[in-house]
Amino acid sequence: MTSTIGTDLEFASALVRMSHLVQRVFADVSREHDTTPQQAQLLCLLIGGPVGMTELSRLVNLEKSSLTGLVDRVERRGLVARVRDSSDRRTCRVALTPQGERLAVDLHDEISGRLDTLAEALPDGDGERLAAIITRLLAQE
Amino acid sequence: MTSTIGTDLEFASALVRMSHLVQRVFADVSREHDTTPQQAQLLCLLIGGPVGMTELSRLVNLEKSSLTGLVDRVERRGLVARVRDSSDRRTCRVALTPQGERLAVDLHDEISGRLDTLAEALPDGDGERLAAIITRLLAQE
DNA sequence: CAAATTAGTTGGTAGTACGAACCATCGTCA
DNA sequence: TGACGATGGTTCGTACTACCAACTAATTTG
Repeated sequence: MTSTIGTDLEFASALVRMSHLVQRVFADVSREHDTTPQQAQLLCLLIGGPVGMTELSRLVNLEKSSLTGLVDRVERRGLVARVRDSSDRRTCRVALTPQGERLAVDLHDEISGRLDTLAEALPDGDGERLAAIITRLLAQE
Repeated sequence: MTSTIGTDLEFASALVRMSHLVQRVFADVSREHDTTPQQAQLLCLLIGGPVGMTELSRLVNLEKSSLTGLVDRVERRGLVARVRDSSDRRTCRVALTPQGERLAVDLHDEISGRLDTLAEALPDGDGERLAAIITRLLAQE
């Protein structure tokens, strides 16, 4: 069928291994920047702008109580700050500090870079095709 | 430059979100079977047969010392056993117990099932195409 | 205004992960 | 044969991750 040396992985298996690969890139890059994958993920999510705790916990798929600790640790490192909102005094939006912003962008660029490098080695058009299919896949959510 | 036509995600972004999706499936299914994603991953890896600690640590991308603890916990639950080898008394191969085997297969089937379900909703041939591209991607390792 | 809801934190417990130091065994080679 | 380096795993100490139940404070609703 397809001209790979062996046989193609089954669909589920392919997805799992791919995920494993992405996780490893995350782990490697995080470590090189002296942080953890979880903290890196958090920082990258905040690049788009401050986010509230509840919304954040949905984005990273964590219980709110788990998130509190994660944000605590990242805040202790001076990478984010809890910004209180005057309109609703319960909420606090988590925002990157300048230092956190730099780190977040570095992490994001490095991770994207490594993944894109993988795409470059693919046959022409495969990268776009892959992204397109995944986009359709995620649309089912 | 990379003209992501319409709403297609960029390559790296697509991979990261895909990974996130897989992780969530793993987390959900693991929880439903009263275990953790890490332990589930370990169990599934052992379906093919017993594996030594060093080889295992390579497969799950963990330090050997971390793996010792993980195997300890899974062994305490009676799901695996450390089988000592007579030819080399240093090594121990980690093997599934009957109970562990059942759980491992259940986890594997359920996870594969959910991921395959996603594929079914895709346009014809997209699933195979995705698996094929990922297979090529992983071949670069 | 009281009751129900929402946003986030606290405290307790178990699990995850690392590095450095360590023990035992194996293979080698002098 | 016996010292020695390499290999396979474990132990220890530390920090982080993650959950649940219970909680406080502020908001919304009846």
